[in-house]
Amino acid sequence: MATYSPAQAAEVSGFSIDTLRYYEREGILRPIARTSGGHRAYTEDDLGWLDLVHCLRDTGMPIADLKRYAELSLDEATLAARVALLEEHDRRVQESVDALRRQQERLREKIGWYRQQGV
Amino acid sequence: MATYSPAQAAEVSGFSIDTLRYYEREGILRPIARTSGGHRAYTEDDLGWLDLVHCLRDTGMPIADLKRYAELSLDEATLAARVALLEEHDRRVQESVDALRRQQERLREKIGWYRQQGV
DNA sequence: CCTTGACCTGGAGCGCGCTCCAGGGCTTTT
DNA sequence: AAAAGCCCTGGAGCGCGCTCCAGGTCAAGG
Repeated sequence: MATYSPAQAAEVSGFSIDTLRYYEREGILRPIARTSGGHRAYTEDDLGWLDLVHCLRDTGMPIADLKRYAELSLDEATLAARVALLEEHDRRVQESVDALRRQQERLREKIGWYRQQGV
Repeated sequence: MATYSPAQAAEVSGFSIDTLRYYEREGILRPIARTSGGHRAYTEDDLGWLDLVHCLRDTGMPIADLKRYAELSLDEATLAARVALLEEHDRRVQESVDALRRQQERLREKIGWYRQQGV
C-alpha cells in the first residue's frame, strides 16, 4: 500500500507539516507509522481521516472535540456514537450558518441606512 | 441626553465591561465621556456604534479592521469609503457563509457514508 | 460620616491553534 | 562518500481577543 512522506501528506491534506505533527501529539491522529529511520509514513487511511478532520475544522469543531472524537474512533463499537456526534456537530454548524445570515441581514440593513443618509 | 454607566452599557451592548474598556484602549470606541469623578458615561450614540461593532464582530471582522473603520469614522468626509468597506465586508461574510455551507454539505455526505456502513 | 459596591488604571495572564527553532539524524543525488 | 535536502524531537513563541488582578478612587444608601 502506498505511503506518503510528511511533505506529501501536507500537500494532499492541506495541513502544514507542523500541524500534522501537532495533531499527532494531541491525539487527533493515531501514531503515524515510521520508516526504519524514524521518518513518518502516512497511509491512505491517515489521509482519509485527515480529510474528515479538515472538514470538521473548517466547520468550527474545536481541537478538544476532535480529540474526543478520535479517541472514540479507537473503539469499533462506538460507530453509532460517532455518527451521533457528527450529527450533533452538523446541527451546530447549521446554527452558526443561521446566526451568520441573521447578522448579515442586520449588516445589510445598516448599509441601507447609511445609503439613505446620502451616500 | 441619557447616559449609561459601564454596567448599563455592558448590559445593553452585550459586551463585558472589560471588553468595552479594551475597545476604547484600542481605538475602536472614541474616548468615552467621563463624570466629574472620572467614571465613564456612555451616550446613546456610543451604544449605537457598539451595536454596529457587535454586528461586525459577530460576522468575523477582526479587531484591526474595526479599528481602521473607527478611525475613518472620525472624518465625516469618509462616509462613502466607510459604506464601501461595509459592503466589502458583506461580500466576505457571504463567502464564509458559502464556504461553511459547502463544508456542511461534505460533512453530511460523510455522515451518509457512515450510515451506509451499517449504523 | 461610614459602609458598600461600582468604577478607575496599568499591566499581567490566558486559551486557542498553531508556528518556529535549535541541534541533530536520515536519505537521495552526484 | 560527501553534499544537500528532508525529517526528527522537545519546547519556546506568537497572534488574537479578550479577561483578570492589585491597589486605589468615587458614589449612593443608612
